[in-house]
Amino acid sequence: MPERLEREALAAPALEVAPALVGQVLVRALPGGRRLAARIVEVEAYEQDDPASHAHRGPTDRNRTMFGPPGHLYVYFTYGMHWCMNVVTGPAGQGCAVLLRAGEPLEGIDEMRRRRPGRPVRELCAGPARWTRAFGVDGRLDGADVIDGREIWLERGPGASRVVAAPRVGIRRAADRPWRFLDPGSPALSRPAPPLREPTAQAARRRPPRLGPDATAAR
DNA sequence: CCATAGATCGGCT
DNA sequence: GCCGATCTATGGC
Repeated sequence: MPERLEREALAAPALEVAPALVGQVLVRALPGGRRLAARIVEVEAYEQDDPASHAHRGPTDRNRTMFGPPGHLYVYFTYGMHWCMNVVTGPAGQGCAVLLRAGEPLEGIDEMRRRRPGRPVRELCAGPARWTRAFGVDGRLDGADVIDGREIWLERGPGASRVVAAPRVGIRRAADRPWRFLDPGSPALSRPAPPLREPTAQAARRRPPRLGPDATAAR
């Protein structure tokens, strides 16, 4: 029997919930009943006291859902054409959330591919806006309950053999915070896995630390 | 493979 | 008016 996640698991800071969501499963029941599912392989944490977060300047009409109770979907529109989805975390009133950036398609692949003819399976949900498109998620699902809801919800998944941290993508403020979490073994990431943050002794020998700025970034 | 430009519009300064 | 928690097409190597 598929087991849904519990709301308490999301009632913690986004920074804590984010790595735990990697390896869980997002399920979508389309209007008409078809079921889509993907294993979460890449997410980003956004805290309230976080210059990169929509919640940073307090509640507005757009970000209202972020300030509500945990376990709901915060969906926003950007770049004039894309939808992105987050899972709201933390206590009500807090304004923190986890952006769902990439997933590995598990069920309903034909239905996803119908929306993206000619795409390899690993690319169908590899990117926050690709994923909402594949799953038929838009602003109408803003605020949906991902614990007890019937349109989209979270189930216990197989987990991930590893979860690594990396800088978040596409932001300017607080760009140095390594608040993106991903399964480096997944073929469905939104971009290739970054270099390991803690290099092996062998790698350290090959590329010794330098004095002064190091241009190498984990991307 | 990589880099760059263009799309396209709501939210906020 | 500016600019995004992005993606795709295109053109170069």
